[in-house]
Amino acid sequence: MIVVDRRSVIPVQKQIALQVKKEIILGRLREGDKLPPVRELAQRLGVNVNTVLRALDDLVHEGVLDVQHGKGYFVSKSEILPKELIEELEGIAEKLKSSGVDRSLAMVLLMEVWKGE
Amino acid sequence: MIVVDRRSVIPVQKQIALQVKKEIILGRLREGDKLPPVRELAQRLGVNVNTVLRALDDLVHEGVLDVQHGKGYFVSKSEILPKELIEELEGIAEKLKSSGVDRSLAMVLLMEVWKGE
DNA sequence: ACGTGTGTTATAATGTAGTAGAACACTATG
DNA sequence: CATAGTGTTCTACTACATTATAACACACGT
Repeated sequence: MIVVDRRSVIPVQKQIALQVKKEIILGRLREGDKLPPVRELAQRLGVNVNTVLRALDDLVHEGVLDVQHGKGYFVSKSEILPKELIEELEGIAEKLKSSGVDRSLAMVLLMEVWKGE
Repeated sequence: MIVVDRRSVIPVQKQIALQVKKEIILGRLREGDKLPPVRELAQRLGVNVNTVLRALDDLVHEGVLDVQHGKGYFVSKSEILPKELIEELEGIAEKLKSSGVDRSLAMVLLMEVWKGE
């Protein structure tokens, strides 16, 4: 499920791109799957077509999606994340919340711990 | 250590605010500690004074910092996160990286798993 | 050949983060 | 009272994400 948060500091364009990647890595979108038409996506998300377009173009450049003029956007490759990892992440999210850490602070902590790349 | 990433989609202003909170929650900045002068911070981070100012003002409104005109900004409250939680987070960060997940995708996964709030 | 569904491109307008520079105001010290 | 160190406010400017709107181009079934 793709949703954009208008209050977020993260540009809508980037949110869309990341969420599509997320759907793929979670196995909800699989190799060869066709994405909804850009106009439909735009309407569903309440954004302009151009915004959707730029988001998807980024993913094409990354090699995540394939685009065929007149046909649509397709998932070009998909690597699914192990379920255990997701569950582990859920566990730590709960613990962080219990410690009074909010969403954005949790992200900064994750960045802090990321190191490299 | 506070650093701003100019390439990030997250506004510098927000980055600074979040990083100060991070330093506090990690126990590197403690209750009553004085922050460096805004001009010094601005220079160190390579940003404008106004940007630092707006970041710190946000934290004052949140009750994280205290400001005294002519004196400086001070940490008003500090709750330190348990070390085990940080280590756990480091562990999962490693696993995600091994699975080919990059920083921003990791953040989206964390959001996906966050739910509520 | 046409129509419908799709992606593509272009341009102008708006809103907001960030910069730059300057002036102002409070605090402490001698 | 003077000075240095601090935070505060204001205005103008720039860069960029997003919107709005329209026209264009390709694919496919009839």
